[in-house]
Amino acid sequence: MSDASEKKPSRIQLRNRALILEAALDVFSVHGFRGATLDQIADAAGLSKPNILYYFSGKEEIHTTLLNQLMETWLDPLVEMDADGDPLAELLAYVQRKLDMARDLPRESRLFAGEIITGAPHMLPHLRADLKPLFDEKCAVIQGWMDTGKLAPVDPRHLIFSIWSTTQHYADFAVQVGVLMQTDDAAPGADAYLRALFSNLLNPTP
Amino acid sequence: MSDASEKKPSRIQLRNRALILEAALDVFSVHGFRGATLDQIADAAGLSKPNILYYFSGKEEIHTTLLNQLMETWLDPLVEMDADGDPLAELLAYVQRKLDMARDLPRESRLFAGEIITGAPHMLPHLRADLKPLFDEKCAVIQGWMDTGKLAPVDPRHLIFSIWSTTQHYADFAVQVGVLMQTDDAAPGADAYLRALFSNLLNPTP
DNA sequence: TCACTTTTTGACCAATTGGTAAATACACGA
DNA sequence: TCGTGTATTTACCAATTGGTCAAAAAGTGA
Repeated sequence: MSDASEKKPSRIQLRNRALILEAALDVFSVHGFRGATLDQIADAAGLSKPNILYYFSGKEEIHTTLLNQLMETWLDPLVEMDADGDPLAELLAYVQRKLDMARDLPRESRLFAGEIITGAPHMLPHLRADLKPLFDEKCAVIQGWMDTGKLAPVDPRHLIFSIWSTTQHYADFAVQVGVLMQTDDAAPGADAYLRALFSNLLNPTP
Repeated sequence: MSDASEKKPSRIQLRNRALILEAALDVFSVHGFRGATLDQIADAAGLSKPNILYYFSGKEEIHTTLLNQLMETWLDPLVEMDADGDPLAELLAYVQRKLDMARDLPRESRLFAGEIITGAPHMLPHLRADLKPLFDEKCAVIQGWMDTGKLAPVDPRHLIFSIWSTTQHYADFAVQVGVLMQTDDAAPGADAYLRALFSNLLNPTP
């Protein structure tokens, strides 16, 4: 009663909320918000549907919780790009981090992709409030690098788009990549290829 | 009675089937198969739901019809890549065709992306039967170009992946691109950027 | 104009969906 | 061990969904 909001979540609460979010990530990342059902999530979590609604007020709250958690993780690799580091090394390291993320968190990547494809109904505010300022800031950093001749001059915005698209492709289109590569793990080749792609582009003295 | 199958579609049939497919493309490309409803499609087409089921046997048939039509269009730019042309020019022209397609057919791009993200339940056979052989053939062509020293040597498979991802990004993530570029049309910059990206990579004598 | 076919509609299902309410089972500190 | 708040289940809605069917309403050719 000392606090109007919830006091402290019990062990069971913690475990079950995590269970639900984990299951929901599985389901939402494949079927999208509208295509996913509470029954699917309940099954995947090993809980009953009403029990899920005991922990979350509804389907929407589960989805937005997931999206909010994701936003931090998603922006992090770009945040870490250091304006004071070596330009080419910083950018290549950023590519590597994004590629690692596509490998380690493919469901998150697909959840994000699905949300954007459907017009980002739950994420537009986030994009404007969080992503846009960060994007502008890092574009300015890259532009600065180019202005001092440390990188070949290209449009920083399209550069970032191409980093996002090439890396996330391995998560979002994993099925297609799997069919075409026959081997399950496209990882090693992608690494080397993307490093070549972006260092050839950005090297100031070709 | 001369033919057991349908004879010739009437003017009305032709018009309404086109109307339905057009509406369905709008709806499916945004909400995916499971997220889309027949009512939405009916509304968008300006027809009643039972009337739609008069022209198509069900939701699934509309979707697969759309996907089948798409497959041709989708593969076409790659088909046109000519083994006897100038390697670099052929590849850059391919990039340009894909970029034009992302601009002219964004709904088709999103429909395809959505289908792949959800695990390609309706397209896996197509991918294996149509895309895979074409992909292998063109990879061999590119590898041949590289072997004769006319292109810098990189993995042709990842090269194609990166062409697909960078170009389709402008269709699939249009909302995000719009937020970040503030201008509606990212076209001109993307053109020049991608040309630089791929010619720097592929030029045999940097 | 009139018979005949094609197209469209309105009324209706059965299944699925997100969500609720009340009763029940459980955990756990006193 | 007992009582109390926490978890969970059972039994339900009401709305939406994909789809059916028979009747009505256009078209269409003679």
